[in-house]
Amino acid sequence: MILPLHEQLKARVRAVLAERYEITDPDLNVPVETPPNRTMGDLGTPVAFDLARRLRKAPRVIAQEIADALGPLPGITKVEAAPSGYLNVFLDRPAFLLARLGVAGSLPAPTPRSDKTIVEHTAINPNKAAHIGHLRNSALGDTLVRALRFRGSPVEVQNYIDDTGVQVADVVVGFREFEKIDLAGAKHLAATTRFDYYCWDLYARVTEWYDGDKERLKIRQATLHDIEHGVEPTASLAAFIADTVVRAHLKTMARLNIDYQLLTWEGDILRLKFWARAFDAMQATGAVYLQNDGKHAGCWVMKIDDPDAAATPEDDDPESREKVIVRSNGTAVYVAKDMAYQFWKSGLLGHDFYYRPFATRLNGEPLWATTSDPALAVKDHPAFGAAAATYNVIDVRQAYLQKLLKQALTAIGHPAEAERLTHFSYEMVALSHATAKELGFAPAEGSDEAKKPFVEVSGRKGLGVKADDLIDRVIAKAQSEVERRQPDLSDAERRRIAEDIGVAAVRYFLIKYSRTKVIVFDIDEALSFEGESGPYLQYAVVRANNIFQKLQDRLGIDQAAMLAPLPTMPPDFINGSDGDHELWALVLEAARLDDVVEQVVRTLEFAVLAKYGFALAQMFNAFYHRAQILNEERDDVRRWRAAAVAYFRMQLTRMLELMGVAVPPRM
RNA sequence: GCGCUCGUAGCUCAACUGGAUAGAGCAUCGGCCUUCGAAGCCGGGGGUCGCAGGUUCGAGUCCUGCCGAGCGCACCA
Repeated sequence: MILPLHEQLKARVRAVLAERYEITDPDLNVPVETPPNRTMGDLGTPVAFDLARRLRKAPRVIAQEIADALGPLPGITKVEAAPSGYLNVFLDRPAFLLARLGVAGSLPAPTPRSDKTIVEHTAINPNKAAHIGHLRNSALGDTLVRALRFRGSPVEVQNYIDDTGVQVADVVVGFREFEKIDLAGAKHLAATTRFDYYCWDLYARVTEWYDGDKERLKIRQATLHDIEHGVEPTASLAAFIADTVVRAHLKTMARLNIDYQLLTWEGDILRLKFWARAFDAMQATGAVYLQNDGKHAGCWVMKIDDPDAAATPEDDDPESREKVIVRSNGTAVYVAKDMAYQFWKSGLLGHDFYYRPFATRLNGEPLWATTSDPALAVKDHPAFGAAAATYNVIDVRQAYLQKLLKQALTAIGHPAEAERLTHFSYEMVALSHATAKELGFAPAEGSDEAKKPFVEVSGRKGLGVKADDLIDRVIAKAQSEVERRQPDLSDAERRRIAEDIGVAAVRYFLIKYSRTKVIVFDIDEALSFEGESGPYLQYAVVRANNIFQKLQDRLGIDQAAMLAPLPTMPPDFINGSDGDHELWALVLEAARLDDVVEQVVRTLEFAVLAKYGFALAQMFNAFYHRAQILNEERDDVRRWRAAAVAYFRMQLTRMLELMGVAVPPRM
């Protein structure tokens, strides 16, 4: 944990700039970085470069003047102006490490944050099994939740369930038209088959069927109408399908240690007339108005004030500057429901759901769901909604709609809330041609599809890798590796370990790419446990844990006993008096976790977290090979090394928790 | 047509809000299991950072133009 030191250094440098140069701009940045290596320093700032022109002095000279004026700082032993112009500082290494291990000294308590934050992620249409594209959303969303909590923010995780959309309607059509299955039949099916897999295939067949004769789309429209208006028996069948598939999704996500606090159902938003409330607010503030002329005559429209978001291909016509919100027949478009939902999230709707317990969370607490039925409502529930900040985790293809949401908030007079709404956007997952071929989805030679750099995943076509299939394959691979290496363990133990490894492999794979990059999914790459992979990180911690296990087994010494004498031992070894700073480098890198989490939350770039964990594990592995502990005879050296390893394993374990990954006892 | 994103080693990707010598994994070549676990470590080869200008003490990073790829732009959801 290094951020408190950053803050202290920044504050002191600012004070010096004010005293010595009378520079007090509040927005003057004092960036704190980590120099390339430990002989140059532990923290550094290029602040002198910014001031060079202003002060008409060389950066080197300015850095030196600041260094001279800084005075003594707690935890810092030396400040140095590098020839390059950087201002570098050196930390009190023994004090730094021992405080973080709780052996000696103390750390400042972190300042708690109080602003409630809602994170919405997953939101899979409840009409088929989850696939790898959905998994990217959930992995990013869940890691965001964990990162926010790590830094002390209270978070509410929601999963939006579109139970009244066309996708569910399509599967209902399949049940009726192809299978002649009613509600009782569907219940029987759910009890005897993989229901979400069954729906996966059925959905693809329905899509194909529509393509055969466009007249059939009328059946979809009628079905959708019946679902929205609660017309039986369609409504009950649709509700059963959605409920069953949602429960399957929850199971799939639970395998990856992903869960939620609240499921918000679109049907409840409809039945509780959230849109009517939102519409009132939008009319009252002039956010929407009735268009009398042109092609949007008779529609309620919202002005699009961002020229980036032109609504139609024809530019320069006035209609392209407005978005239809309510059609001329009086029905609201899709995004209208999202607006109502967003108003509720931001605490601006003045109306609430009823709530019912739906399932049990991973931690044993109830998972709540919204309901519109007072008979099902449970009074004693946590307060939901009305957050100070919102993150909507949803892929980049929805960027336009998310922009409209933000604009709607501004339009009803709440620019601050709009500012605190973040579209966490990420690119989609596609299949490599090799993997698509392996799955039997090779596009026809010479077709447009075949010329593309990748094959697009499509739930509509049933083209994709199902999440559970992927997880099964990864775990099976891990299982065979564990069986080879751990013959003395029981089957159950090996299974547990294989599951931990599988989760690590899948989750690491899903966050290691920048969110702006399309993941071209390749099955062999996802199944790799070598090099930059989740299991590599786990393996490093397992080895570190083993050292302490062996200390206990062979010598009867636990970690506390090993580290207790360090405050009175010579610090030469951690100080690198012999010119070797490898041990200290490992400690300092391990301490950067809070800095990395801060950066990750600021930029929503979780690849940075993944890379950090990997680099840290790499440093440890190198150290591990060079520096023995059990066989080291010099007592001080042995204990300093043990301290470094103790801190490393603590920090990398925490990093793995941030991506929902556990460390197995062996692997 | 307009907008957003991407283009870095043979392949897949990094490069912290413009900073110190552009780094990893895979692949390839060569070493290391009688020392805390080889899912590992050490080393070699491999780069006009798409192209051309510009801003800056400093550009892979910012600006402009061009080339190539992907996505989005409905009274669909």
